[in-house]
Amino acid sequence: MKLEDAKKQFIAAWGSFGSNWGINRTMAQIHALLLVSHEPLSADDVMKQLAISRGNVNMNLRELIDWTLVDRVIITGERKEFFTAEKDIWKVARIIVKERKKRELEPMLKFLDTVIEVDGDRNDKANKTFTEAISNIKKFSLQADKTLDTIIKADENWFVGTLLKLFK
Amino acid sequence: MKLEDAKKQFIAAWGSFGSNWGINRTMAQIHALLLVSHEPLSADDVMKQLAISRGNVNMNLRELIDWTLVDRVIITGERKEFFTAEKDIWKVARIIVKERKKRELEPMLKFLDTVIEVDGDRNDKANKTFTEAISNIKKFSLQADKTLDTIIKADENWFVGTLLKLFK
DNA sequence: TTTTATTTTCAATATTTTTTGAAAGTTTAA
DNA sequence: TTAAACTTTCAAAAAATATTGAAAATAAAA
Repeated sequence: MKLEDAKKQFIAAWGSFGSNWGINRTMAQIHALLLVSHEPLSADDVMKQLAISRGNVNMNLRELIDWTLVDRVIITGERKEFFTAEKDIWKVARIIVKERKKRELEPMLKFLDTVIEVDGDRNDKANKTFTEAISNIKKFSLQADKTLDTIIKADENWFVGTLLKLFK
Repeated sequence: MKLEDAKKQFIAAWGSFGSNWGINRTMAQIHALLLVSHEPLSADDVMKQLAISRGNVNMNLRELIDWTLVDRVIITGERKEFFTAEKDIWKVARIIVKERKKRELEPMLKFLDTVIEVDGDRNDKANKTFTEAISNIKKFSLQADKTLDTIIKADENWFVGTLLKLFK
């Protein structure tokens, strides 16, 4: 396969993959493009290569920077800004885990506390079912929170080495 | 807080939470409703409690059954079908992991193989960046695939006991 | 059988999300 | 300063996704 075709296909695939992961299609495509580019790209480069508007590029690049998946790069002699993506896929995974934990799991944990105490008879069946469900979800979420923290802190070697030996 | 209010809030929260997880809002809300109901509900019950149409309830219940998050229940003397949700949150998590692995990770792995070989000079910088990116993603995905398999097979005790001790 | 209850389907509609592009804003160089 | 290069914003338009509801299909009861 030709490099350019392979790139295009990869960008399309990463785009639809990303949209399952809280990252919109264009954002994931820009990320993919930068992942497989050997040099930093400008907003104009991204516009041209993905055939999308300037506004769209700008918004999604900002979002990628916000997620810390993409960095601005200064190139001496150039007036434009350039952008480059984190290439280490383990780091990428850890960043995504971290961001999603912050955006989803942590708010959920806070919410569960507000809803765990309900009025009325503690032994009423309806009450009990609800309280138990919430408390189990809370336990699970706390567990997940801790585990994810460890994964976020871990480095590749730790993960492959220790965890995987255990899993085999 | 009153039980009914707490339920409503939980259903809303689970709905928006779920939509980050490849499960659409209504599907997640139906799941939430069944999670906190102490007895199986009929399609009419769900329609009334969530104020959504029959078609919508039917489609999303079918999808939940397809994910194996919800079961049909026969109640003797009743003509209608009733529905109940898996209450064990660890099982729920394992089911979701399993389904998403099947729907997302496995297709990605297949795809990566189709794109890993590119024509031309192996030492060309552009070629190298691309091939390395793909091969790193592949390594990572294989790793994730294995790890997720183990998690899917594991039971709660194994997870909390062995894995967590390790993580602490 | 026929009737009635219930479930399923799906075209039309509504809603949500994404994208565009031009105007406003900002930065740098002359 | 002013002008040119570049970035950001955001209302309007387009695209994608979810929902409705009534008709068709199916299943159970009479």
